[in-house]
Amino acid sequence: MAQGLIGTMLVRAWPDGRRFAGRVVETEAYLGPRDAGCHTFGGRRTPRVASMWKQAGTGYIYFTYGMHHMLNVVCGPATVTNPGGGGIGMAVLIRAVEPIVVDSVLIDAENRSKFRDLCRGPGRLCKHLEMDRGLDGLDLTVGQVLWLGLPGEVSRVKVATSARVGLGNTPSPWLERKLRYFDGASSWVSGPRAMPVKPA
DNA sequence: CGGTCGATTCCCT
DNA sequence: GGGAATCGACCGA
Repeated sequence: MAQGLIGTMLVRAWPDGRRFAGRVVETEAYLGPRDAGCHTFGGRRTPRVASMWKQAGTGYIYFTYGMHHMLNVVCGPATVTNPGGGGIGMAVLIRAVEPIVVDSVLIDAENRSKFRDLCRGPGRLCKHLEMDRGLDGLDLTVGQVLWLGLPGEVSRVKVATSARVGLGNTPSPWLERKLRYFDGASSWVSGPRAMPVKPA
């Protein structure tokens, strides 16, 4: 799922008519109650993480470091008894987006570099798209305020993997798993420049 | 360029 | 009371 989100379009629309659209280039998977790096670790169901237990396609936005918000897409496999999927405390963090439409203006590839840092990193992404806890729990399949659109040229994307970024120092096999996914050819990904790159 | 460090507030223990 | 799925400023090379 985290891998599948690479290349999809993230769209934000404001009441005044302004729009942003960008291509998702970096994600991280958080696999649920058994994942030591996940907010639902141990089956936790506090008010803050309530959205993580909703159906697949729900947005989970939380606040951290006293100043930053982060955007996640709730996911989880669909089953016969759970057709829509989700409900198991699993989500994908969106870490970086390549800006395509900024302030309702289509950005040419040649001018794209001016916006290099706009959505590079989960904190900056939320800051520039003005996403906070007020948008937590939104259905991201509804094209109204914030939503995911169709993928761009996904077939061209070579997805690379690495360990997740910014988790604590506590040694755990979970924290070393290669659950970060990014477009290996993109110059829009976040994190330390020299994050290990491995083919997916 | 890479490393270090302070900012700042919410949430759970 | 302590830590947090980060960022940007600042430093030295």
